Amino acid sequence: MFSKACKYAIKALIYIASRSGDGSNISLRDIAAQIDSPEHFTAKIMQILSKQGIVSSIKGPNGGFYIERNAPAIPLFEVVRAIDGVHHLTGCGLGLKNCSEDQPCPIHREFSEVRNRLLQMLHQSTIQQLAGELTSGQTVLKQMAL
Amino acid sequence: MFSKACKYAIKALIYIASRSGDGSNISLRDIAAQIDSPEHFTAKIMQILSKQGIVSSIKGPNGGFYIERNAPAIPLFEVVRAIDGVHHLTGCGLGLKNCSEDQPCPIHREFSEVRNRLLQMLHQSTIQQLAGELTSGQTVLKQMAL
DNA sequence: GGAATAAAGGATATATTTATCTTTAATTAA
DNA sequence: TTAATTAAAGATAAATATATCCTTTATTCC
Ligand code: FES
Ligand code: FES
Repeated sequence: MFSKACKYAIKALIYIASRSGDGSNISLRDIAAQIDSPEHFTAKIMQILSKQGIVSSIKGPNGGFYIERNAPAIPLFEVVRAIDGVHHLTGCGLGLKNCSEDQPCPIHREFSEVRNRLLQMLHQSTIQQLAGELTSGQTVLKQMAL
Repeated sequence: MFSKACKYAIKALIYIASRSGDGSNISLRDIAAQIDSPEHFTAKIMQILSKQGIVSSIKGPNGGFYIERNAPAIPLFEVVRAIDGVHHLTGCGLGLKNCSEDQPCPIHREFSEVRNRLLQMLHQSTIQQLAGELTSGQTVLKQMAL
């Protein structure tokens, strides 16, 4: 559904949002440890998110990543778009050049219904809201051994 | 959503179902031409589908692939499972080892709702039904230039 | 200014997916 | 029986995604 890079991006942002806002910066090492991701690969992803203005960063000691507490809400859609692009969210499920009602592929009707649900969900859910649920302990970013 | 291999598989099967049943066999070359896919790569996919018993094949002149007209309906789910496996249809959207209500990831609630829709759609839609809509001209397997 | 810290950037390596090419086996028809 | 046809199988190549390593730049603290 989402690439690994995109999964890391979503988890990283939720973690950052849950921890920042009080002026503290979250280091890459901390992020990678908390979301259980390869540190250097995560760095690449953070660079993309940073360039796109989705997250802010500061270099040097006590530096790291942060999201302003009063920053506008970040819909999941923005994150997926930044990392995976929109084609797989809007394109034809069977790979036709254009998804259209005009020349629909065999699964167009059924698929587009599901896809619209997904898009709706990605637009409605925000990093900040999900971060809140993480903070309150309702959700987790990694699982302890069974 | 689906791998290219899986998209080719679905299109190939729908095409075969729409053309076979009268005892005729559909050649690989014909399939690749009709669904606009690389022939040799498509061959690999057909081999998997054949081994899994999802499609039948005959070698030699006039040989090719076919689906019995009175064969049991093939849900899309079977095809996706054969090619892409089930993990991406049942696993956690953020990549946690287990998707569970017990230790849910931040998007579990929202994601699992969408995922269930997708699963429902994959179980309900069958190759044969979609082949019928293709035959009646309601849908297409490739698009003509704009 | 110098040492330490942490992100940014570039280069490389590994794994996986997608695609192509060649050979083999089965079947048909002449 | 021979030639032609077609799927099966194996080997290789190309493209992409994932992961790691090394260097550079900005910042802080002493
Ligand atoms: S044309 Fe394939 S999903 Fe719309
Ligand atoms: S735990 Fe992540 S989708 Fe269920």
